Amino acid sequence: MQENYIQNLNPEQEKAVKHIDGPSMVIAGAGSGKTRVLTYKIVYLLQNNIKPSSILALTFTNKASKEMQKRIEEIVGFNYSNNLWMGTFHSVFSRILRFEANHLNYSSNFTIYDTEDSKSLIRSIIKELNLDKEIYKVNFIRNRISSMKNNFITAKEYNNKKELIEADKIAKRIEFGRIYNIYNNRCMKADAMDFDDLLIKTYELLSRNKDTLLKYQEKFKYILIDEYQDTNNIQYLIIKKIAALYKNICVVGDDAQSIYSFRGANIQNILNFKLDYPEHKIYKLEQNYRSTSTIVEAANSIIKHNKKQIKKKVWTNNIQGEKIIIAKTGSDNEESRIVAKTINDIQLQNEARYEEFAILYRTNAQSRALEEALRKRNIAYKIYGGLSFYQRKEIKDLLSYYRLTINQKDEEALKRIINYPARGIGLTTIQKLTIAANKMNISIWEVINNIEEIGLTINNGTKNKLENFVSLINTFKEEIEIEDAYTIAEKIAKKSGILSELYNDKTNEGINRFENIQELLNGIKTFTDSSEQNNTLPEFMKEVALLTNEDKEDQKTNNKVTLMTIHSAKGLEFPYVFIVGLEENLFPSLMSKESEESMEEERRLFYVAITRAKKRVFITFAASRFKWGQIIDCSPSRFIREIDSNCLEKKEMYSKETRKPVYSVHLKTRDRRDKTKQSVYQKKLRKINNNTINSRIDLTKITNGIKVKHNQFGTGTVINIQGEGINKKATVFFAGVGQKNLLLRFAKLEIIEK
DNA sequence: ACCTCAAACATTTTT
DNA sequence: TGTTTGAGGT
Repeated sequence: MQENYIQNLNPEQEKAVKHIDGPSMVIAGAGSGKTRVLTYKIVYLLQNNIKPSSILALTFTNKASKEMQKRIEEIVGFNYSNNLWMGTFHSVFSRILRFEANHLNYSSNFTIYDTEDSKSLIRSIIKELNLDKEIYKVNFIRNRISSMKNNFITAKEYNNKKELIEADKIAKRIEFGRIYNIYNNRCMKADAMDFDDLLIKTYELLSRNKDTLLKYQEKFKYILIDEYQDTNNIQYLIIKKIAALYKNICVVGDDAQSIYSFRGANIQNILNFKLDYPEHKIYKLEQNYRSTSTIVEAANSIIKHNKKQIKKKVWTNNIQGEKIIIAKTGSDNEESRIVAKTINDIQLQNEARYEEFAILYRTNAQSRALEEALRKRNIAYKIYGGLSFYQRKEIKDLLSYYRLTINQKDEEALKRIINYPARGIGLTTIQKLTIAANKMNISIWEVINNIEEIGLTINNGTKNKLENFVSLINTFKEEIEIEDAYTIAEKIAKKSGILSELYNDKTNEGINRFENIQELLNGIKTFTDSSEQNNTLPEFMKEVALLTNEDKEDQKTNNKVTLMTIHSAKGLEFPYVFIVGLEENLFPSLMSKESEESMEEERRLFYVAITRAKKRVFITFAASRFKWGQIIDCSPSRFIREIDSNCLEKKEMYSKETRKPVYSVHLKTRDRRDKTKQSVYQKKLRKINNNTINSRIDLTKITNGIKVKHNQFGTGTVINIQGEGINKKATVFFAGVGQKNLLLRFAKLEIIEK
């Protein structure tokens, strides 16, 4: 074990590291060595003879936890680092839930439904109930269920909350409560949990079983939490419970980098921390070691525009560096070409490697033009986010075979593969099976196994096909606990017919899919070889649902330009950073204009983007941009004006090429669409561009206590008014949504009663 | 039961 | 623009 690592710390960092007894909070500005403090703190604990297994360290992404584990391992060795309880909230809690499954009416091999599975289940429920899918939109229903769960409103409680039912009534979604209830029952029946369940069920487990709670309170004597500003309400409550005994809890975060409120993250948790642990100590890390002083100053000048923030002054001793370049370009394609050219130039002049560059954008859809421009210049790049490897169709298909073999109740897996590859079991048959399963409250698998007893009318041919399918899965089942993961995984890939189905598809996509399957099998092989005792397929599958693209490191060549959303860039750093698409309605996003709060979150997002850079920042915006096959005129983002002009150098960059006219094959349909119904987006856009005053209602009529209706949040009560004239703002409490600050000139509020 | 094509849909961010 | 879904034909 190395002893001298503490020398690498400044006095404040050292104090934070050595504070191990009692609660502490580290407010860490961007680039101030936050990860270093966390890492060394864990090392320090281990050196003070704390057992690794009694340290719980929670991170925001798997990647962050892996990185930290690696750094700790380098200092203390694998035997110590391996026994730490380190990971994301979801992965650590799923471990606990599997261990304690018997307390919850779940088996320890329960399935984790990802977002796709949840949506597919909701889609079936809506269909079974014969509801109008225009009113009951799958995405909306899933989001609403998720937000209910994150606010601790069970399906039962929903039925007691008049405001919620009222809100759904107004939106003509009277059956929401029923869908919510059925959804929960179906998950339970399938021995499956969705992402939110992993948190909720953990909380339930700890609330209902005193012994279990005590066990984990005793176990986790030391708790550390990274990115605390992005924890949500349930996560906060679970941690509060576990930490209640020893109160050795250390949270690390930066309120200026809170960018996940759409997922329920709550900055309030930072304030609550002070109230919950009055004996706490706060350490502020304000020296930035990452960026040039120009970048630090620019970042400070932006975040200054936010009203809500904890006071701190980030500063640096680093050199001034070069100014931030802001480039105005003609179109999105031109923007991409200029970014690619600039990367090329810098790479040649400064002998920089491609891996030193990152291109950051607000939405995933922006990557397409950039990819094209990079490809044209033969610049190697890797792209994060978008469709995850594990979400690809062929991967999910094969994984569904594994899932069903492990858990026959897994309805979504069964539906996915019962007729893939095609074996002549059609929709009609599946419908009959589903109806019977719902009626008798058993799984589809059980129905198939008891067709005779149930008395279903299915012809003998189909019956035969069903029997073959069942015995196929049963043969896999016999071996899955005995064989190692790779052996059985490969066997299933072959015998299910997936491998040959894809092998025979000689189209480009087919070849690609075949290769992806090979890659998955290779991954399983690595898993099998690296873990000698617990190397069964069920063990492998426990991790898979929580993995994302970022966890699948591409080992081939690492010298590539990185493309990602700003959200996924959190916690990373690059010498050269390009931030593209700085246009009103894109960044800040159109959706964020309804309230001051979401506008401030967009601004924090911009702050995060700039502070990723070590040496240089390039910002670009375009005068026009392709969106849904149409060209949209854009104006520069307000954030550009907010940067201190001393840090900036402005450029206009037009290449000679103008946009080629686009001739559409589907001219007819587009014509009609343009004339008849304008897209919602267009309408919104026009509204914001044209009017500065909300014309629908008289703003003076909105006062304290008045009831209003909002088309997204439902009904709510005005609890506070600020400002005057066109800057008048209202704080409104919406049932089931919470408090929102709305700028009245934008928010389309209707007055319901006085 | 399966295949094909045109219409409809979608764009905020993700464990 | 690119992807998904559903109707209608075989």
